[in-house]
Amino acid sequence: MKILIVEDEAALSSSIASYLKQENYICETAATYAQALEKIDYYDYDCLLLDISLPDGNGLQVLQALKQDGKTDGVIIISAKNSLDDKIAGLQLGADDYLAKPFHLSELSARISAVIRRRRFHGESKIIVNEIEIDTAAKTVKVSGKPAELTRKEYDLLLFFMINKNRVLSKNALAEHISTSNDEVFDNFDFIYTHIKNVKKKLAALGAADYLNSIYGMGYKFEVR
Amino acid sequence: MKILIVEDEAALSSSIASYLKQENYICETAATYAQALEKIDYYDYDCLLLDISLPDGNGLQVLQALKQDGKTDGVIIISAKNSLDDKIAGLQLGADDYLAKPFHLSELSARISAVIRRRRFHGESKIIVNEIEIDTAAKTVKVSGKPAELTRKEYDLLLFFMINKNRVLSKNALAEHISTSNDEVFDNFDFIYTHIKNVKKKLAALGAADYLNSIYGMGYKFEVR
DNA sequence: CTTTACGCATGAAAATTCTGATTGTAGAAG
DNA sequence: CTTCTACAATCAGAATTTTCATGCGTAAAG
Repeated sequence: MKILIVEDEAALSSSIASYLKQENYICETAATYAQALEKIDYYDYDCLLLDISLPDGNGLQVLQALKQDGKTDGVIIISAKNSLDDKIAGLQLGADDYLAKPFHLSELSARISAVIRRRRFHGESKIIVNEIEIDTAAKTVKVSGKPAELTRKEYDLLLFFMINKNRVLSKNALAEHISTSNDEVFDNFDFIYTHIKNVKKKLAALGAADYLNSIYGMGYKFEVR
Repeated sequence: MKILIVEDEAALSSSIASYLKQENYICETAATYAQALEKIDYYDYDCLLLDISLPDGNGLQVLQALKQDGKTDGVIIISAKNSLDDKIAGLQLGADDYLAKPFHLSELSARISAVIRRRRFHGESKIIVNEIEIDTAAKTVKVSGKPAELTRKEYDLLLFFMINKNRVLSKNALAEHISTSNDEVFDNFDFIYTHIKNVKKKLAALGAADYLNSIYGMGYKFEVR
């Protein structure tokens, strides 16, 4: 799961990022609204942490802009001032949640997890496709009831595939979704082949073959018949 | 379990702390309301002991502020004056309990235990998983009836695991739940390995092996099959 | 039909990251 | 003052992730 942190205080931003990274989230940061909007355009984040008062504008306006594009889903507002007005305004503009500074990182983490569960799993903590079952709370994968031992990247990959079943995902999109690097490096995404191979192998070993298929020149698809 | 003691009299504060520490609680203290609010913002304590009259303000106002954030759960008011008005006001503002000075520390301890039981264990005082049994009232751990001698941190760790059985808990979450200093939260969580190792060792010595497993790159899980 | 270019599959090895035992330190207990 | 205990930092080994080299499959052009 990928999170964009919009926050100008570098110290706070990086401590949030390092905490969330340990929680297995992939984080990117933006110090200005301009930067944030650019990144949002380029990528659909699973959750957006939005500081409401940055040097280059007002976060509520950003939220307003996002609302017009129907992109307010997954937004958690972070505000220095615990003002009820801001809270109401933010939630009216479609934000999912509101957190006043200072907050505890575990609190933030819990809110993020709730937002993502609501948004990506329709409130469920399990995602099931035929004989394959992912329990996002336990972070386990089962095939026909038998546990599959996936590594973190493999787990993330399979989860992403199952959320986007029957859709072609490009190699780049997959690699980006999995990659921990904050930088936009278009270096070498070949490692994705290895991970896909490993996921396929582990699924096949438990009798769930033929789910992951390559579409030549396009990418991959998790196919459910 | 983590308790915040808000009390300006250093002698009382420290004697409460040392008593509760013996009861296996992790204690932090605040001598002013300003300090208290700051700490509360950063951490969700299991119980909050709130002296109602400190030099820098009135505890009821603090309670009022907490109520707006929905954080009055787990509050026990401590008051010098055994005034019925204060008591009613406090309980109306969402405090869980009220204790007039002077009080016996054992009385306080009993109230704390009741508040936590209500709040964290849905009124139960024992947590039992197969042959492992934690009695949160006696603060003892038994494996197949035989007592296990755990240190404070080990006890807290195991309890946290058992409350969250079959869920992967990140090193962050574990360390935060156990550590006393909020300041070094982002530093180094490696010490958690030591505690986990010790818990595993002590459980294994009594025949309860294979409960605590590390999930590489994700965290730890207390697994019940 | 053959050639060619490019995407994909695979295995192995290098690089990186994570884990848990060892060791060190401070503070409490005796 | 010594011993013991809880806690914190370090470090080597283990597991994972990434890179790389190689060969195969596919699709389009000659």
